[in-house]
Amino acid sequence: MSFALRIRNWFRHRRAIWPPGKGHVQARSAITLDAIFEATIQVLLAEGLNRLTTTRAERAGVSVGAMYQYFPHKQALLYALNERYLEIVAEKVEIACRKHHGAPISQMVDGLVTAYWEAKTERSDVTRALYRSAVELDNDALIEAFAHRVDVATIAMFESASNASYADLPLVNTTLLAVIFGTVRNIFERDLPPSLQDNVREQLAMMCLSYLKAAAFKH
Amino acid sequence: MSFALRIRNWFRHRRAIWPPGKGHVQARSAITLDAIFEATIQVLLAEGLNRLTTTRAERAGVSVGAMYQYFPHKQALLYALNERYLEIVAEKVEIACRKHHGAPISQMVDGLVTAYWEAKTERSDVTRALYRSAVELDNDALIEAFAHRVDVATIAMFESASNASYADLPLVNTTLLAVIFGTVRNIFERDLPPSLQDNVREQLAMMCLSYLKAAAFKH
DNA sequence: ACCTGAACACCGTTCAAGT
DNA sequence: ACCTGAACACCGTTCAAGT
Repeated sequence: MSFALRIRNWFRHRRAIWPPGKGHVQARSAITLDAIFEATIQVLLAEGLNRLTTTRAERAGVSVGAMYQYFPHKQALLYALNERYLEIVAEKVEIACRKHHGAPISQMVDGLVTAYWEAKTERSDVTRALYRSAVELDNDALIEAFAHRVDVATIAMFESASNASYADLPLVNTTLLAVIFGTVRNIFERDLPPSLQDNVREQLAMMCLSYLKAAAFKH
Repeated sequence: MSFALRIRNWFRHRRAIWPPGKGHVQARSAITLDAIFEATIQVLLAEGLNRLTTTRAERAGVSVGAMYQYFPHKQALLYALNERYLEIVAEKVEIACRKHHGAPISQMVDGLVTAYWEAKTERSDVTRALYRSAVELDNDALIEAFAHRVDVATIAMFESASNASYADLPLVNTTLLAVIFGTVRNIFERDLPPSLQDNVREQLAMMCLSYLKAAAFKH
């Protein structure tokens, strides 16, 4: 059974034992959950992944027992944190894709790279911390789900392009996303000086565009 | 003080206390070191990063004390393992770069992508395990050293191109490497089906080439 | 000059008791 | 329906003793 599924079952199990309450009790659990996420990010940023401990969580105001009421183990917490974060990034990319529907491919590529880049750069400390917090088991499933969601959005966008079409759009699109996701991660990992980062980002957009032009049947 | 430097000092400190011996005694330490690396990779592949424990190392025939004679802490072991691995990859890329000296850029790009890809794919289980074992502190320095070494090799290669030259080769080259390194990692992370992997690899080479063509002053 | 493994501090996880 | 924190098992690291 997959990791994501095991966690989902664990939640279901908990709800079966304690069916959801109402009003302030319900609110309390949401508050605790937010507090856990908040404390986790704080510790992650200030101390790093291997100093993310129960002791430090307690110092940050979250008791051990409370944590284990929401997550079956530490990995599940990190998994949920990544899921939450990727959700936000995916949504921003989807919005950008919808915005450029029917546009020429040059605008699409630019919009896509910009949206993804900005979603990652907005809180670059969090982005870097989460890149490093990669869950051991089933991290693949998380990445896969994210990649698929973005894939659907960008395919729909490129299909609507006013000035190009493709013999094998799925392949072209998969390549394009692998390149964008991968390159952005690489830049974060290398911690290049900001001005160079911007230049590389610009070159990346140019590179994607020249690829899309080379691979297209032009209209 | 950087992590790499601290480790180097630690080694120096040890040698000061026990200056290097000769013959079979010297050989013994080399054998132990290899045994440690071997055991580490075995456990990493079989059990994963967070089950890489001293207990399991002992079961694999390496005593705790022996490990701490060679590495000041667990992170240092993983650091050394990554360093060793990147050393091999860098050398393969350098060889490929020398081989395509003076060739047309299409052959250069193809040779570069192929060399890097094959170096990573040769033991894809090890590659994936090491991607995940990223050291907390100073992993950047490791990646940076590797990137710089490859950078020097590829710049030298592209400068010798028979059919193109560039206004800003350092930027073009940095972009190209970020794209290749990043995309390959992304493909490993996503664990795409092998046939699709090959297709993406092919598209990647094509993409790099179309970028280099677009960015060049042609001869 | 190097290896062994018991000892210790700390971390992940559980669970009885509380509200 | 949710929270607390002491208790326990296990892991990273040290160090006295061995060869």
